[in-house]
Amino acid sequence: MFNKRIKIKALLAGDKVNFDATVMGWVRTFRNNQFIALNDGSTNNNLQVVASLGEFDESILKRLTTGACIKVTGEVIASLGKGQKVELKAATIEILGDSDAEKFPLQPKKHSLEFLREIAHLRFRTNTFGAIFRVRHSLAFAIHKFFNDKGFVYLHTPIITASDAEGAGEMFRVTTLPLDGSAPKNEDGSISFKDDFFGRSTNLTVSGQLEGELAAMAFSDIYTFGPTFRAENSNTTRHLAEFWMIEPEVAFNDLEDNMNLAEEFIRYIIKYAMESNKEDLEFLAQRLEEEEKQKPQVERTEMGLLDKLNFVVNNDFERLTYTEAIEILKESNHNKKKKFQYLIEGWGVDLQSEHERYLVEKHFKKPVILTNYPKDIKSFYMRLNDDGKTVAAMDILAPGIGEIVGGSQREERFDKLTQRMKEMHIPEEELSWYLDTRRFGACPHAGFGLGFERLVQFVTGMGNIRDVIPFPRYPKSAEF
RNA sequence: UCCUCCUUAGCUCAGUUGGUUAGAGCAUCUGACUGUUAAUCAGAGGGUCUCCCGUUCAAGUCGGGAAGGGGGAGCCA
Repeated sequence: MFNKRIKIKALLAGDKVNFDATVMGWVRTFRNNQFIALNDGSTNNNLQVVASLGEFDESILKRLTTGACIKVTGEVIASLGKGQKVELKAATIEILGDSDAEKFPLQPKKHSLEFLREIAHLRFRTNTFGAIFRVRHSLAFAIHKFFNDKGFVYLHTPIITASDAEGAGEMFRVTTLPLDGSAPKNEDGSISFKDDFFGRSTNLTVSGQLEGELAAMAFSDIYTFGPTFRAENSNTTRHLAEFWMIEPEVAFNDLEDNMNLAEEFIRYIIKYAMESNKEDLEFLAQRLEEEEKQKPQVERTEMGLLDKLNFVVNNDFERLTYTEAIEILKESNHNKKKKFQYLIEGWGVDLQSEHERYLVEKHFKKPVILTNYPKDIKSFYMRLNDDGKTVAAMDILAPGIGEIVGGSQREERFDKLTQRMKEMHIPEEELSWYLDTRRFGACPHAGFGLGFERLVQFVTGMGNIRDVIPFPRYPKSAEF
């Protein structure tokens, strides 16, 4: 019987009226003792259910509280009021689940994002979070569709890993050893992992890239899309301890191919979401616009959310080298007037957030791809350029978010790679399996990592990354 | 981890130079009204002023500490 229900999205989309239908959902508001705004999560829009005066017992009407779950059967008719095309004239109303209005935390009023974060288990039932997580879903689906259509193999890389050589960040330890101090010790007093579950020290993965490279040396084109973990004590609006990352790895690609792929990819999934979640994005755009109005004029962004997304879909990203970026920053009035907290003086230092923001938001006013960074500030696996000073790396910087993609052409030359590993004190034995790709049939290849939540932030316009993942994990927070 | 701001009703916030019974809007409850769009109108209930210590005749208000939260920075995706 539950299968007979029609989803509110389908009901509102159809032009048909004067037919019987059954809907189920959660009450958002009950106005005038007569009008129920009902939402079932299929769309941001509510269905107006009309419980005509005198036709329902007081005992039922009293239970139509915000948050209650109900089943309604009735006739779909052209709305007698303004504000919606159709409405459902209720014949029967069944309460599936009561919601005590005095205790239910969500009220028919505006709530702060901070408050909703404290009740993350209920925030799906708000307009804002409904829209965010429908968009998140569409983006995830579009990612698979994009790569599938291009013939990529979706590779499941391990979540538990023994490799700690990648150096992407602090790791969460995985162990079954007792924590009460009774764990077996080595002669030097350090903990012996010989009797641990895996017989060695293991962690949660920080990246699937190295394993991804192994598969790319067989399938040519692969991608990963899964959770990754960083135990960094980061307390910012763009870091999580558990986040999802997309990592394509492609054989026979150089840095330029890599940039082309990343750009095409980002455009494709944004476009997909704009087509599939028009109403959600319009709602989020309006929400953002109202939020912007609260800010002082100087802090407001020039473009609305939809304009920004359209702009990204229709315009090429700006591409320049690290060296060119340093020149622009050094010669900028901002630098000369000493408005940067960290002044740009010479070549070789890593860019600070303020510099990236200046390039993206002030100078170019569009997404920027920076390439060929100094080797000393980048990872060991990035391909050394002919100048001997820089590597074939690329970072994509997005307005308002900063770094959204980090990628590179990989060092496929065995000697050069092991040389870099020596310089950075990475023991060869630990990555012997990785080096086999360079020993047997090595080929030029490239790939990148894209932080999924940062992308969702960019598309939804949400300022805090904790609001674009259902149950965020960050320092001192793992509730729900 | 560092810098900075904040913590008063269910939520969002006022609260004067320290002063006696701590306020508003929304929400909730009760009633009225009935084609409403976060309905409207009237009334009611609702407080360990985050916690601990101190200064003072007297602390929501001043000082110290702790916890939690926001924003920024670093690390990065």
